[in-house]
Amino acid sequence: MVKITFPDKSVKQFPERVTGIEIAKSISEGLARNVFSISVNGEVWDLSRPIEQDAVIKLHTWDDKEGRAAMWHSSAHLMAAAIEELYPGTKFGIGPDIENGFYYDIDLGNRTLSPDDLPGIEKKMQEITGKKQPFIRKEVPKQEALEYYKKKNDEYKVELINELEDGYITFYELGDFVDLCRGPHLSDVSPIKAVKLLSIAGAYWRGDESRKQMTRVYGIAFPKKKLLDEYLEMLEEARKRDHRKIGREMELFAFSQTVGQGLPLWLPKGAQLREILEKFLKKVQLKAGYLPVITPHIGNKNLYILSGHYDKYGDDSFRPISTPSEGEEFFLKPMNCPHHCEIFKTRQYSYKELPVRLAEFGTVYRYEQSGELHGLTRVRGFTQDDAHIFCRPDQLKEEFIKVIDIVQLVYKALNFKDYNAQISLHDPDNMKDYIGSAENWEKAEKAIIEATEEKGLKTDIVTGEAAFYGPKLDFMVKDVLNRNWQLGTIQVDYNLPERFELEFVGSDNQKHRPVMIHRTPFGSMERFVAVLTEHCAGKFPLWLAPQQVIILPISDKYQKYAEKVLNLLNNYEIRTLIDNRNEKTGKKIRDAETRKIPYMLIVGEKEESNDTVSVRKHQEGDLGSFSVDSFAEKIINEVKSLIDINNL
RNA sequence: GCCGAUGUAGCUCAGAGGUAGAGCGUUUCCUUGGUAAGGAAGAGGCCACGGGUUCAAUUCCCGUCAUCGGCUCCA
Repeated sequence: MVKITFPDKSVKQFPERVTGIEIAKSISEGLARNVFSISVNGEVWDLSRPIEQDAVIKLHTWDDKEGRAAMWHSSAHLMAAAIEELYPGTKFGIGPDIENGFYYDIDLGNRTLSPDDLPGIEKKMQEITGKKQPFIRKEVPKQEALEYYKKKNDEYKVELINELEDGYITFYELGDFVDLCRGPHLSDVSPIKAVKLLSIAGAYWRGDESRKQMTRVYGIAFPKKKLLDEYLEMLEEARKRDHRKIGREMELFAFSQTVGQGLPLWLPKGAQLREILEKFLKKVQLKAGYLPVITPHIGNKNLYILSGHYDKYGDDSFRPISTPSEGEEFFLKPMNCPHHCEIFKTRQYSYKELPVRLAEFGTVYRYEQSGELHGLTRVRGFTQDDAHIFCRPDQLKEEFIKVIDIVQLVYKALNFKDYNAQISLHDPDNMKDYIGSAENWEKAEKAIIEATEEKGLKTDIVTGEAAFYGPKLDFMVKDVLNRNWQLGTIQVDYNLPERFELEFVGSDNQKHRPVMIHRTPFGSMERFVAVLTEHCAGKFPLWLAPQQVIILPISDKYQKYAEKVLNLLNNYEIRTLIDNRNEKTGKKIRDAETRKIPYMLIVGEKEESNDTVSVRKHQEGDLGSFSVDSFAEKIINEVKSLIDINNL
């Protein structure tokens, strides 16, 4: 007998070599039908694998990450089986489950796959699921596995097997389709009730640009048709919130082929929105002791040779600009820090004066590969809400905490609740890739980790992801399509102070080297506005809405009165427009609703004679009659309740 | 940059080897209206750009550019 401990700590006895599915059945048949995998002492297993010793277990259903992973991983095999049947001779790379579904990288030889082929593959997959074929786990000696794939001419699998250490390789069989795989899998394919193949893309073998590009097929699967329908609806909703679409509809920004790709043009309404955000952050930063500075858009090549960026990125940046007679070379600035270092150097600082926090909304230009450009989230010219903090090493942690405070305040004001802080640390085995001493790195990383702990941030720690000059903390936010975007970032830099020979005078009257922190709470105005737009689906909070109020006269007889109301609201600095088109009120309301304008003021005979406005709120409807002053007061109070700039 | 797809009016999209269409928007006129679409008429297109095949190309083929989905990259 073996002792099986359940998640609720209860313990039951089972015969030796009991399997997950048998345990599930002992609880109920219904559970057994819905369980997809099992954790045995923390390791995820197939349901059919015998448990030989006492174990702590957890059964995974669709509601668990591990359950979904088993379903999707099995679906990837199922898809591969279908593809092999339809396109014999296809070679297979890897086919894992991912956050939302699965993919398989395949090599079809000379054949190409088009989206029109996907329904055929889906159909074949359904045929196979109808047969209720089981997944059979097999252990095969490495040599035998190699021979199998060599005979199949599948160099990808051969490469994978060669890298495995184990003498025995696990395989899974699904009908005639055999695949190298660690597992775990569903017991059989029947729980895969609904499948949708979503897209085809190219992907380099093993993510290496220099190697062969394979065809990657993405898909997703569900245990119920209804869940698939819901998922497809969610994708549709996400498309509606896409900032590129909303940006065009709401006239926030545009691109012009004539100006150049990846170079956003901020339209009046978008510029309005961005300016409010900038003013807001400037105010916060002023209170937090930042000193605004302004630097030019270009810098001499020598500046970047000094900073080290020329060496590292010179070949991948925009070509230099040169002066006609002297032949001096300038670069568009790809970051603001070298300029700020030079500002720091204009005078001498005492240790008592640190930290010095230089802030600038600096526009920078970076050459991004054409395939990388994406709406406002990935562009070639953008404005960072940048600042560089020059501090003493002993101030590092405290400064980190202060920056985190600002970031949290900003995100809270904009209603971002779901973000993650990613701490990127150096890889201690590859010290040669980094600048600075191991001791400094460890100190800085400790300061970051402690700061995040004190602020109670949700964090992911990734080793080896640090920049070459220092560890960093990135704030990651997901867009509507579940793509992760880095917004704010806080980075420690030991490199630039060294290269620029920055110094301050210590209490010992000796020169010391400051530490530098790069930080931007928004990241870039472009990316932030993009993510914010998707976050609120274009329904910006009242204080940010480019257009806060629209006045809708019932007919042009009330045009004069509408103008009077407009002037009164303008005095309160409430952003107001009049819709004086020759249209019926219903039409004007409908249009104002689709334009997502927070408040509509309907004015006609009644309002004119009483000196009032009829207020209608976006998506909520009629709020009744207000005097213009009391309406203005309502708006001002509402903005204050959302964000009180004077009280930050 | 790489793989694949796409490119027709301001926007969303239909179309076909014989010189182009809808809805929304826009303009003008009629209508002067009360909480999500009043009516009529008009304007608007080098069918992304450059080559080729053809009597004829916006349509077929090739190339370029841009956009989209990924991959790689991201100071």
